[in-house]
Amino acid sequence: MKRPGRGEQAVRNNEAILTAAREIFLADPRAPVAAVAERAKVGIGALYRRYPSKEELLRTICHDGLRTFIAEAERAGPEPDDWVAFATFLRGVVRADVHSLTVHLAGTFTPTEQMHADAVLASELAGRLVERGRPHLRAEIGPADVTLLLEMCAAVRVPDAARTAELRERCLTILLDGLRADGPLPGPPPTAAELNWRWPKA
Amino acid sequence: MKRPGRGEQAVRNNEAILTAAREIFLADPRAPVAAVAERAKVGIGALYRRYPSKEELLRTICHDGLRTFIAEAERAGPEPDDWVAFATFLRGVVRADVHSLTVHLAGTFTPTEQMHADAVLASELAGRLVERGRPHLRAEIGPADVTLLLEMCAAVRVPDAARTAELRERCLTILLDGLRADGPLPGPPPTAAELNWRWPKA
DNA sequence: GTGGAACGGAATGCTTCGTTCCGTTCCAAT
DNA sequence: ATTGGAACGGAACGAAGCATTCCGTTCCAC
Repeated sequence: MKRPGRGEQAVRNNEAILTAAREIFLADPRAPVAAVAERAKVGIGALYRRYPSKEELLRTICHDGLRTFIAEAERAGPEPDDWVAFATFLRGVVRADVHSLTVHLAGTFTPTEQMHADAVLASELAGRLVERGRPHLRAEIGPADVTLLLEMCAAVRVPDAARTAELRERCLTILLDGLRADGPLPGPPPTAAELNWRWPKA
Repeated sequence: MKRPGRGEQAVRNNEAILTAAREIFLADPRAPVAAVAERAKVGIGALYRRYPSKEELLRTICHDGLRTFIAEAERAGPEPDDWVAFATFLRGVVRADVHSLTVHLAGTFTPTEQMHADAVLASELAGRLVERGRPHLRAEIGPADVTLLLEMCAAVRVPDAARTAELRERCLTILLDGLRADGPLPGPPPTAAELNWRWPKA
C-alpha cells in the first residue's frame, strides 16, 4: 500500500517520530522536544501537528509500552511449562525495554483512564505468570519483587543499544538463578504501593 | 569541643550542607542548588561561601563517596574467608549508597587528578576482592560484572531511605545467589570501558 | 495552474536556575 | 558599650533552555 510523495513522507514520519521519541526519552525523560524532532529528521512543526503537546507524546510512548508489556504476557501465557512461561515473559519484557518506560517516564504526564485500565490488566497478567513460576522460586518472592527485578535490569545501560540488550539479558540470567536459590531474604517483599510512588497521587 | 554562637552554627552548617547535598543530588542530580540550601536550612549565601560553584559541590560529594568506597574495600580486606570478604564488601558499598554517586553524578562535573588516582586505587582494591570471590562464582564473571550489579542495586529506590536500604539488601542477596549459580551466561562480560561512558572523555 | 495539506525551522515568551550582592546578625576584642 | 569583621539569609540579576506558535515554502491531486 505504497503512497507517493508527501503521503509517503507522512507515513514515514509517523513512525520516525515515535521511534525517535522512544530513543530520546528513554535515554533522558527530560529531553527537549526539539531533540526528538532532530533525531526523527523532522521539523518541529511536523511533530506538533501530530501531538498537541509534549505530554501527549510522552503519554503515547508510555501507553504503547504498556501495550507491549501486555502483549508479552499474552505471548508467554500459552507456554505449557510454568517456569519457561515465567522466564520467557521476563526476557521478553526486558528485551522490549518496557520497564524503562514505566520507570523513567512515570510522573512526566498524567495517565488516562484507559492507561489505568491497561495497567490493571497488565498487573493481573503478570501476577498470573509470577504465580505459575512461584513453585520454582525461593520463598517469600512476591509479584512486586519481580517488578523490582525488571527495574534493576532497566538500570543497565551503555551507549550502544544492542550491547545494552545483551548485557541486560546477562543480568537477567543471573537474577533468575538468584530467584531460584535457597535461603532467607532480608525484610519483607516490596508492596505494590511502594513501587507506584512515581505516579501522580490520585 | 563546643563552639558557641556563630562558630557553632558554622560547624553545623558544614555538615548540614554536605548531608543535604547528598540527599538532594542523589535523588536528582540536576536539582537546583537552592534545593540543597533549603534542605540544609541554610541561606544560599552560606552555601556559596563554602563552595564557589555547583560543580565544586558536586565534586566534593562524589569524591567523598569514592573515599567511602575505598574505606569499605579496606574494611573487608582483612576478613580471612574469601567469600565473606567479597560479600560484606558489596553489602557495605550498597548500604553506603556509594554506587548512586558514581552512576548519577558522573558527567555533572570534571574530575580532579586526585579523584582519578583514587578511582584507580578503588578499582584495584575492588578487583582484588572480586578475585578472592571468583572461586565461588560462576564462570565468566568479571570485575565489571560486579560493578554492573552495584548499579542495578542503585536503581532500587523508594521514597523512604531506610526502606530503600532494606530493599537493596534484599536484591543484593538475590544477586549474590545468582552469582554463585551454575550455567552459561549470554554474551561477553562488560568491559571497564563500557562502564565508564558516563565520565567526560579524556 | 491552483488550493490546501504537510513541512521545516526561526521567533516568541516564559520558566528555571546559577551566581552575585547587600543589608542584617552575632561575637570577640577593645 | 562600641565596633570591626566574619557568617548569614535571601532578594535580584542575567543567562539558558524549552515548549509552543507562526509563517513562508514545497508538493500533490485535481
